[in-house]
Amino acid sequence: MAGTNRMFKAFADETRLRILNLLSRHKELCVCDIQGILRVPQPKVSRHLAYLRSAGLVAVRKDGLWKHYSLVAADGPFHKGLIACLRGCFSEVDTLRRDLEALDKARARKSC
Amino acid sequence: MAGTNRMFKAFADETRLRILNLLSRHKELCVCDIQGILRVPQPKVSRHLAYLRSAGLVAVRKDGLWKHYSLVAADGPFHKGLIACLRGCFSEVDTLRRDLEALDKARARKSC
DNA sequence: CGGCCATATGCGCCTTTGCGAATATAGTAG
DNA sequence: CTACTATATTCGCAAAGGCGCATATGGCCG
Repeated sequence: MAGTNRMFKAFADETRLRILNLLSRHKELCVCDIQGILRVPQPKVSRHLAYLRSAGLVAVRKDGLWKHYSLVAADGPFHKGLIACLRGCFSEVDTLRRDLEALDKARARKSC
Repeated sequence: MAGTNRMFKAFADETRLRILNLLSRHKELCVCDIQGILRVPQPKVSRHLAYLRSAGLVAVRKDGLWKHYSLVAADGPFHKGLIACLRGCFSEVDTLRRDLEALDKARARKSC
């Protein structure tokens, strides 16, 4: 049961949902990108990313001083389904839509 | 954000997930049915059902002494997606599959 | 009426979770 | 080496959540 439950819990927090939402749009993001777009303190972003990593939802790629986070490719139908829910979320939740706009803007004027 | 978050939280508990799983298979169940199939104390079932109701996931139909619970028809793409996840869950989680078997058996020898 | 049934709720306890603030790590540059 | 940068972690705390147990509600039957 553990895995499934941990994934649902991962989605059951606003900050984590916002992070997942960003990653579902932009393949790779570093901590400072996320921090700048969501306007939340850096330790908060790091902690939630650690949670998402332990839930098997995101992966890290080290690049010198930076760490780039990305969504893990969904394997089972359950994981796939959850990721699909992200799309439904951002089309229904204002905060998530605004985050994506902020992401696009940040991407336009270059990243981190 | 509230609604989305509350639905995810509703899925992020083993007992609630098991209840939703049962309801996804059998249209209507009363509290004592669920209690008997999941083998959990009755107050626990009631409390989680109340949670699911407040999250907009289940509805109640009163029938004399009994209350029959059922899944609410999913309205948005997000809600639909979450319900679809239930299918992925039960095919990956042993507990849920066993619960469905117990449900079928209980249904065979009649309900509540 | 009184007693029983299915369900709901209140209470106290304990665990988990999220937070801000400070601090630690680790890589880079000068 | 020092200074700086990006990220991670620790700590103490407050709030939320889940539990068992006991009790309350509300409808049925004799």
